[in-house]
Amino acid sequence: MDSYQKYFASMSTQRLAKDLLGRELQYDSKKQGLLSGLIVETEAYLGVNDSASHAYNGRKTSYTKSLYGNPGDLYIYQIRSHYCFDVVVQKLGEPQGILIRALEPIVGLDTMIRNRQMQGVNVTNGPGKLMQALGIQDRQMDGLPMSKSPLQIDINSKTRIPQNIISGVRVGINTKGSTADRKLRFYVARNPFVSKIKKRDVDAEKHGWR
DNA sequence: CTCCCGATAGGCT
DNA sequence: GCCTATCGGGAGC
Repeated sequence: MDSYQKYFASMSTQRLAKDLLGRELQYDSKKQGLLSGLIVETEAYLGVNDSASHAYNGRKTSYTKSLYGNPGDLYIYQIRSHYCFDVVVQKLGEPQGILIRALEPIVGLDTMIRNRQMQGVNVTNGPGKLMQALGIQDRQMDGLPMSKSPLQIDINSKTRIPQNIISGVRVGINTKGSTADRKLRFYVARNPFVSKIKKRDVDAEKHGWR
């Protein structure tokens, strides 16, 4: 069992989703060099009993099978024409995951701007946007354990500590489901790179970090 | 700044 | 055909 498996099985999915805020997501692609950013927004998906989950009711197909892998595996999928990614969490057979929804760029901002053809917060303030910013536009890494993947999260240290964490209803899910109104979205309060937040909620000085 | 809507790819039944 | 955990532009405030 590698250190990612340990970490992503060490607490509940909700707690992990909060614990990832302020950690650094790094993508070491050979082509573009190192790209990285702070995780500022996540969502928890609670598996077979969660009507918003791709694994709802135990749904398991060749497309969603990575959700059933080991903690720390990558689940990369497409929605419309956009790619998104989850980290698989909890123990073997529990198809739960955490969607990484937004980043605050740290390393390689020029490359991300070029990949996105956009500037400012629009470079990484959404799950599809951050994947495009990183230059990931296929499912090649789907199912890879993070330990063997060029896409990794620094689980040994937190680069920044959120001043305050807001929880809310998840974005874009079927509102009729039984779990639709659960507050499983978590983000760094006042950070400008959080998706769909109002400008007046942004802290221009500290970006919501301690 | 907010709300609304059309475009878009791929897998499932 | 249907569904989906999105995005960006444009109208209207």
